[in-house]
Amino acid sequence: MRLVIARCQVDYAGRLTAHLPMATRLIMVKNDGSVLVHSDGGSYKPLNWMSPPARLREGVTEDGRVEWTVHGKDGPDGDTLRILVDEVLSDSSHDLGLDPGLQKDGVEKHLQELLADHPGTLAPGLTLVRREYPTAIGPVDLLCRDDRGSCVAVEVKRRGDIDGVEQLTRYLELLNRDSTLCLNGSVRGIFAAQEIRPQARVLATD
Amino acid sequence: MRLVIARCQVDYAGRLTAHLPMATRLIMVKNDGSVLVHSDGGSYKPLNWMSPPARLREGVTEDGRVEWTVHGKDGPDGDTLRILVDEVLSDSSHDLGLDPGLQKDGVEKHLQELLADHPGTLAPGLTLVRREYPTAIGPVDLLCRDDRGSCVAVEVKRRGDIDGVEQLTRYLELLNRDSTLCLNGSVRGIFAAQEIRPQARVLATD
DNA sequence: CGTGCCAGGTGCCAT
DNA sequence: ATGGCACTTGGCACG
Repeated sequence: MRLVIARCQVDYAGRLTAHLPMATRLIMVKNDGSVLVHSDGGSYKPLNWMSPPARLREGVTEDGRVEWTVHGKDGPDGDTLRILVDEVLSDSSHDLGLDPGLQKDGVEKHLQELLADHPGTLAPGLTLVRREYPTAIGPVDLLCRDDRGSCVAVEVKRRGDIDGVEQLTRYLELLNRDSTLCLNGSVRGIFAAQEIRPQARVLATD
Repeated sequence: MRLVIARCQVDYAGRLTAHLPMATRLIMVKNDGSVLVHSDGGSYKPLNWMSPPARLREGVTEDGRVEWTVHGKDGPDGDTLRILVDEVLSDSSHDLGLDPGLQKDGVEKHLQELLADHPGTLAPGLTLVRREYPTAIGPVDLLCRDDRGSCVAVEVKRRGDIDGVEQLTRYLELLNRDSTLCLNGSVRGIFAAQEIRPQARVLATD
């Protein structure tokens, strides 16, 4: 990994065009060729960047100024990052080696497993039929059966949003066309989330 | 901005928990206290991070090892990043100053403006009623009227995807309940995108 | 300030 | 490869 602190001006041309006026910034060049331009604030997103695979070429403009050109996977025809380097304040390289990678826990999958083990917490008498029940338009998170034998589709979300309700609605529509599932009345839906936005709740009671 | 290259192990606890085994990485500490942990690959997203405002405290564990603790906006009760620093290979600070900021061009808004100026390109005889027409469930990108006086709702997307079609369907359903808009027949919908995915096309012809 | 929605989204896993 | 979908999504604009 190469770290460069430099006064620079950056221009990106690709799916959109973006321009950064001359200022002092950090330019990070990773081993896979990807380039990140960071300022001293904002969030984790760089001001400008080039995703891997990418290739950096150090050149000089007609009037003798240092210019770095970064091309994306499509080469010179695709996305291009043009960095006009006015003054280099620091330039260092470091061998980091491969990263063993990240281990996550507590995302939706985990929540889904928890609910799969205890479907009764969603509604009394609910039992699990199958997790990730496959349909033509994607898997239903949990397919259950209530105490009267009716099918219940459960959509699990960490954040309950409008599109989550729609996802569930989409499944319900499809499942209700499947006569083998509607034996004991129509398929109901349960929207399970850690946090449900009010708008989503409104739509859900439709 | 402070840049540290170090062998470290990172643990995040917040909305989820995440663990990074011991390895050599870049730790970027920005002026606003935010911390980014980068490996030498992947894309612009850090392996772990803490969003601003944040505060870093350099401490020592019981058994004498160096441990950095980063707390988020909620202080010690909120998100926490724990960095166990095994060996510092490089540690430098740089004054970058304020960044003048990014100028973008060519995203959806631009596309929407273009279509708003030339609604006729969507369908012959189409005229614009209003851009960002407000409804209870969000603004319709473009509300138009065709040559027969019927209302036409237009949803503009850079990439035509399933949820875009659903967004439009949602609007159409709502608009068709509004009798003042259905004077000359029901409200039609047009899905305008630079690129339309086949699945979305299938759903759209429903 | 919440709420909705876009993003050069990125990443993960399925067919 | 392509599609569907979550994400510590982040970020912005508007009511």
